[in-house]
Amino acid sequence: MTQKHPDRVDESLIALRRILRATELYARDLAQAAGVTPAQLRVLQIVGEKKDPTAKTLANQMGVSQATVTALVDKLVARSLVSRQPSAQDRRQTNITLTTQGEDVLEEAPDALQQRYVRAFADLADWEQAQLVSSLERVAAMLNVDSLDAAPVLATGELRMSKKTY
Amino acid sequence: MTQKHPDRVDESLIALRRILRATELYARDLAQAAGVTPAQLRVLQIVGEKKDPTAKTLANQMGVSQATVTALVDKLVARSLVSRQPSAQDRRQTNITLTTQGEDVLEEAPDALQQRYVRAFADLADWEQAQLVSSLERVAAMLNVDSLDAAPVLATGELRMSKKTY
DNA sequence: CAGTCATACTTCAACATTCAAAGCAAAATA
DNA sequence: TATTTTGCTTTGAATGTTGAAGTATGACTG
Repeated sequence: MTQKHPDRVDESLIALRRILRATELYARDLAQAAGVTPAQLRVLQIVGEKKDPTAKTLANQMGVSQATVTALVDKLVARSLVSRQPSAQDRRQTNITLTTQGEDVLEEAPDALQQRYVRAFADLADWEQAQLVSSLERVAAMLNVDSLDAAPVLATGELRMSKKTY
Repeated sequence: MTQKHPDRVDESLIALRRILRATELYARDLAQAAGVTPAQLRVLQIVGEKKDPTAKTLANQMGVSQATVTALVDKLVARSLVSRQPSAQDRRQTNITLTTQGEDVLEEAPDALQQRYVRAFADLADWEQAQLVSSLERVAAMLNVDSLDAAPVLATGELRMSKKTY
C-alpha cells in the first residue's frame, strides 16, 4: 500500500487546529462573560462534572500541579463559588464542592463546546452523526496513544509505515 | 426529523474534549522539552508558519492583546530566538522573524499535533483517511460559525454539504 | 507497636502571562 | 494642515504556575 493522498494529513491537521483555536478562543469569551478567569472556569466545570473531586483529581485532570490547584481553589472559595469539604475516609484529602452560586455561574457559562456544537450536530442526518462520532473517537484514540490510558483498540488492520518521517 | 440517537452528541463531545485535553497537555510537555514556555512556543510556531507576521497578526492569531505580544516577543528577543524587523512599507509595523536559533527550537519541538497524529493517520486505510478529513472539517466549520477568523486558504476542495446550512 | 516511607495538601518565593490605560510615532483622512 | 486612526510599547496590577519546603495523615515493615 503506497501513499495515495499525502495532502490529507495536512488537511486534517489544519482542521484540528481550527477546532482547537475556535474552542480556546470561545472558552475565554465564555469565562469573561461569566465573570471568572478561564482557569477558574475550568475548575468549576470539572467540579461540576466529577463528583466532588479531590484537589489531586483536579490537578490531574487539568494537568497542573497541586500548588496551582490550591491557589485557584483559594480564589474560588474567596468568591464563594466552591467550598472545601474534608474527606471522611481519608483526612488528608479535601473534596471540592460547588456552592449554589458556583452552580449558577456554571449554568450561565455553558461548556464552550456545547454552546457551539450541539445545535449544528442535532441537525445532521443520522448517518452523518454516526460517522462524526466514529471519526472523533478514532482521532481521540490516536492522540492518546502512549498516554496513561494504555491505548486501546487502534489496530484496525495491518500497520504499515510510510516513508515520510515527521 | 426527530431525535434518534441523543447519546451521540454526548459521545462526540466527550471525544472532542479528549482531543482538546490530550493536545493541550502534550503541548506543554513539548514546550518544556524545548526550553520555552507554552505561550512562547506558540509565538514561535506562528512566526514559523506565517511569513514574518506583524505584532498585530500575532495578537489576532493568538487571541491576546498587543501588550501581551510585546511582552512575549521581548522575552524571545532577549533569548535571541526571534528578532524585530521594522517594516519598510509601514513604519508603524514591526515584523517578527525567526533567528537561526529560533528555527532550531522549532525543529526540536515539532507541532504537538503532528508528533502524535501523523504516524497513526498514515496507517489508516484510504477511505478512513478521507472520512476523517471530511468529519474534522465539518466539525471545524460547525465551531467556526460566526467567528471572525482571518484564516484564509483553507479551501481544500469541494466540501459537499448536505441540504443543511451551517 | 515503633519507625519509616508515601501521600495529600498548603505555604512561600519567584517568574510568566495577561490586560487596561496611557503614551508615542506614523499613516490616513478630512 | 489639522484631526483621527492605527500599530506598538510602557506601566502597573492581577492571575497563573511551579519547585521546594513544611505539615498532617495514611500505609507498611520489621
